[in-house]
Amino acid sequence: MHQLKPRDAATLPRHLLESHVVDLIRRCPNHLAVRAAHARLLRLRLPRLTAAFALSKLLAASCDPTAAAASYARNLFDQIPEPTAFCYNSLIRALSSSSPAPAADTVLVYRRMLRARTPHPNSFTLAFALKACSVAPALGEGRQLHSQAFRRGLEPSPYVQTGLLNLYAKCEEVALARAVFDAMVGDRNLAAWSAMIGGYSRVGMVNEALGLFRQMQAAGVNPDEVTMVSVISACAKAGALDLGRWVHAFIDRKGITVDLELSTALIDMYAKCGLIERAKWVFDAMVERDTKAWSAMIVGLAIHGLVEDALKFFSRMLELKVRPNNVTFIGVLSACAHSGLVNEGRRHWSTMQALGIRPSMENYGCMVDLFCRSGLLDEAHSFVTGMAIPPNSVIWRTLLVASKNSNRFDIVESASKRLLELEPCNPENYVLLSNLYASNSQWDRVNYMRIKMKENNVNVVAGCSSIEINGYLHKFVVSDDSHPEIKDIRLLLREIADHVIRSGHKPWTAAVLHDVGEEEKEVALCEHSERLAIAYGLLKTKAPHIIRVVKNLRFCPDCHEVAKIISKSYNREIIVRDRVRFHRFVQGSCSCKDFW
DNA sequence: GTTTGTACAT
Repeated sequence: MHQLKPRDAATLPRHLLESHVVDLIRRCPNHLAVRAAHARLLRLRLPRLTAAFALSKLLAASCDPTAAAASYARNLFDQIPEPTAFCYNSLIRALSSSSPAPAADTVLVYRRMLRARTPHPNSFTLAFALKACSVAPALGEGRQLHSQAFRRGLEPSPYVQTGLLNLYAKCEEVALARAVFDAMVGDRNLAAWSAMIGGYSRVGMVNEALGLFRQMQAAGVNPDEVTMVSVISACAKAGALDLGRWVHAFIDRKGITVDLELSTALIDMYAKCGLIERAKWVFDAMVERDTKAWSAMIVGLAIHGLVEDALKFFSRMLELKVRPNNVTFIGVLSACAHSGLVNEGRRHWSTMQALGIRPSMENYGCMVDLFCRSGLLDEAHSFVTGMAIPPNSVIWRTLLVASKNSNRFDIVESASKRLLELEPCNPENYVLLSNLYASNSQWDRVNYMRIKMKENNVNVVAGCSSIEINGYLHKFVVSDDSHPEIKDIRLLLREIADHVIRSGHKPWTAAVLHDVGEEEKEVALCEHSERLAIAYGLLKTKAPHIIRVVKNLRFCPDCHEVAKIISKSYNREIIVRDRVRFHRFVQGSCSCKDFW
């Protein structure tokens, strides 16, 4: 096809002109190219109808994820005299990937379409608009669209259904997602299976995610690399190493492409399941590594307490000109915090500013943690009060816990006040403050907190630990009676208690909330979820099998001591992933060197 | 012109 001239625009028949336009726009790889094509089309002075056609094609080609692209798309749309459904759909699609508030903006366009009466929204409109609500994510707007889909009879479209499913999965509404998924019997496609598995994985319902993955295979649907990312990340969340290894072998066996995203998920999985060497191995095998891959690696090293490696990887990343972002610095700064490297942390904080990265709440959190763990309470406090954004509850809680541990009651006072202002109903705060009062034997205040909790109907997040035995995740909560083998576990706990006494360890009963007798406090400690899970591991496996436990909260200090004793008296290696990092117990000592 | 994916401070 020869280059189009303004002369052709006046002489060529419309269908030929249109095919020229299509050809020109098809070759646009990015937003700049779209603009260049637009400029060329303007110079051609196309006839009115062809010009409108060109605008709608440009609009469809314009979905670059930048704010500039969004306003460009709006501009194009406003120049189209009688926008077709295709035009509305293209605008919505462009906004969903590039607008700062995709859900709200999309709903506005959708309403505008309804007000215009014609054209009618179709399944494309709903699919694109739902996508915008999923990336936001915006449950309210999404539900409005769900009702629209129903009213307009567009619900049966597989694209609309997958869109709805994905919306609910992204909003962590697994029950709603599952309802859509269940209604899709017959036309569950790969995307639907993947979105549902991803939904379970996101909320940590690992057994459900893996169960659905098995069902998917039974249904004869072949998973792709996108599915596997969700399956692997479910294993990572749960710390389910054996399952993760099995899934990795499955990926190799099926010849599923291990691309950038899947490699990153594998690095994350091996790191979070305690095999940092294997994570490095996956990282080294990658042909291309982006910011997320580097960040996953650095964060992985950080949670293993391997600060030197983490910082080495970070320098290598900079040398290779891969741009770090906020998340990378979460890894770098938390590595410093977990090893007490205050000056190193300060240095990297400046590096971050020098690179023009505006600190996120999490980055501030890392610095506060860094100062707190090193006992620099005054520095932590002035850092918090000098933050460029208002500190959130996590920041105040970090400061509160640290100042409580260093008996800095001046800071305790102000931090707890701010914390309760920000989060009057968070159960975590009640527990924290109750513990604070309990450790000072202020039982009237403890009681007051307990009454407040009842009044506000606050339910405490229970400590929960899990251990994987034969491919199944066994979960324990504090004082859990529900496990079928609880009798044997209790017997073993008693035996452990004897070892603990013989080792000369005195239970740190201050960790127990209630104002009960010392003896009952000891019993309460013995029923902590991590201790139940470790005991169950001792019961069900033999040396040299490593006992691997994952806990949702931080390790109880007393249980940490007891784990050391168990590792020695039973000659077993125990690895516990708590909310913050890994603890590896060998022959009576822990890899965290008791620094936490 | 549709749909599914990864790193995140206590």
